[in-house]
Amino acid sequence: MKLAESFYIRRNVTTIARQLLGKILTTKINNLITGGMIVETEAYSYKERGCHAFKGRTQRNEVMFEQGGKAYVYLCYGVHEMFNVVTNKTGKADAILIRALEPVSGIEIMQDRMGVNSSKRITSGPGKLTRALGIDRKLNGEELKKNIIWIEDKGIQIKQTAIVRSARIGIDYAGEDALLPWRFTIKGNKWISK
DNA sequence: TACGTGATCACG
DNA sequence: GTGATCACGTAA
Repeated sequence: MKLAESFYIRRNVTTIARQLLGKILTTKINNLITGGMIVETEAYSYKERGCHAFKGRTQRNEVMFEQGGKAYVYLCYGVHEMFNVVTNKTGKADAILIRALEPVSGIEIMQDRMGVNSSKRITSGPGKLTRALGIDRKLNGEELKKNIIWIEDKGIQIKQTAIVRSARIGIDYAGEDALLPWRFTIKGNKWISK
């Protein structure tokens, strides 16, 4: 069952980031279905320096200021498309970066998109999973309740004791906010990014 | 450890 | 307009 709109709003972004672990992210692009279980997330809030929305609204981060339940997709280092889930109410620009998936659906399609013959590590990183699932900036602002990109709850429960908190990756520019333990992973899962 | 890659943003 | 920077991935 797709996550309800209420899942994405009126709750702490860190709570939502934790609860996204074990949920299934799926895309239907060019009529091809691909998807995987979320095993690594990072929370970002407009209140802290790690977040694209910290300094206010810009052309790139505009969708972050909209109501939760949409995709925020941007290009990183000129090469990698990055997929985030927008959360919180209109004007409260929170988002969660999806950093790694465990492949579930359309594994051959994902291998083709990655140009490899094995499923090994095809979705273990934020730039890789978007490529495997066919996600790019055309999906920026897309509503997750529609049938192009969505997140489902298939009843998989991740115990609190199986969740690891750590500092977020690659945001040294955020100063002391880079130390916030806002990265969530499923303990021992082999699909976590390196 | 180094660097490709091109959009973005803060300057003026 | 311009230049530094960047929520990565791969090669070495």
